[in-house]
Amino acid sequence: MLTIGGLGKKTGTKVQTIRYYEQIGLMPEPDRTEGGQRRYSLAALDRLSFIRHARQLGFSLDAIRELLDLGDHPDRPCEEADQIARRQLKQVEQRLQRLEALRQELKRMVHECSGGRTADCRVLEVLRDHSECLTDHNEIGA
Amino acid sequence: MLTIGGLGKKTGTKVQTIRYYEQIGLMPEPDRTEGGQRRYSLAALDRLSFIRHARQLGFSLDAIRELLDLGDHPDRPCEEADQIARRQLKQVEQRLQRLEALRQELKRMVHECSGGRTADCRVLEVLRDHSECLTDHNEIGA
DNA sequence: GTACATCCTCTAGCAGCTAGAGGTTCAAGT
DNA sequence: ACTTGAACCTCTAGCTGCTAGAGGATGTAC
Repeated sequence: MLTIGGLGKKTGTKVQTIRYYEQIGLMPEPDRTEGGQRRYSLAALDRLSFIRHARQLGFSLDAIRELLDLGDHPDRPCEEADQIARRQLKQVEQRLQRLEALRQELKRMVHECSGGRTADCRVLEVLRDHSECLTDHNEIGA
Repeated sequence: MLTIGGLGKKTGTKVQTIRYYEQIGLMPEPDRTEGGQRRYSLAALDRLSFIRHARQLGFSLDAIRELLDLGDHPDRPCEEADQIARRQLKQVEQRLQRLEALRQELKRMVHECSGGRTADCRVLEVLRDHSECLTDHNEIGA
C-alpha cells in the first residue's frame, strides 16, 4: 500500500495532481487509513502510470479517459483506441508543421538583426509588418 | 475611427479578446463615443496587428509587452528585442524536438495496431508500458 | 512522548482567452 | 421622426491541466 507521496514519486506526479485526477474521476477513490489518508494499490499505480505516459504523449485528459475505458473492455474491437491514437498523431503532425514554419520565421528575424538601435531592429520591424513574412502562420504554434 | 468590431475584423481578433488586451494593459484605453462605445485610431490598429503577429509567432503576452516597450524607445539598443526573439526561437526548437520524438512514438503505436480486440491492442499496450518506448519523452510535447 | 515529515480539505491562481446574460447605442431605412 | 436590428456595453463564469498556499490533522521514527 502506497501513500499518495510514494505514488507520486514512482510516477513522477505531484501529489496535488493525483488528487486532481481523483477529483475529476480519472483516478478512482482509493482506500483510506482510519485517520483518512489515502492508500494506493498496485492497480492504482498502473493506472496512474498509464495516465502519465499518455499525457507525455500529448493526449488530452478526455482522450485518456476514453482510452482507459477501452482498456477496461478487453473484448471490444480496438478500432476506437486506434482512432484516438491516429487523431493524436495527426494533431502532432500539424503542430510540427506550424512550428517548423515559425522556426524559419524566427530564425530569419534573429539573423537579420544587426544589433543597432531599436529603431532599426529587424525583429521589431518584422513583427510590425506581417507582409514581410514568408509563411502563413495563422494559428498559434503551440 | 474604427469600432471594436471593425478592428477585430481587420486584425482577425475577437472582440472579447481586444477588450481583454485592454483590461490587462496591453492595449491602451481608446476614446469613446458619447454613448460609451470604443473608437480606435490607426495607431491602435498598428499596435494590435503587432500583438497578433507576435502571438502567431508564439510569443507570450509578457514577451510582447516587453517588445512593445522596446518599440516605444527607438534610441535604445535593440539587444533586448533580439534576445527575446532568440529565446523564443530556442523554445520553438525545443518543442520541435520533443514533438518529433512523440510523432515517432505515435506512428509506431498506430502502425503496430492490427485491429483486433482491445485486449491485444498495441496502442493500449504501449501506453501501459513505458519501457517499450524508444525515446525519452519526459515533458509534455505541447 | 514528542518531533516533524507528510497528509488532509478548501480556495484561489496561472495563461489566454471564450461565452453568455442582460441591457444600451448606433446607423440605416422608411 | 421613428423603428429596427446589428453591434456595442459590463460583468461574471468557464475552459485545460494543473499548481500553490493556508491552516490544521496524522503517522512514524526515535
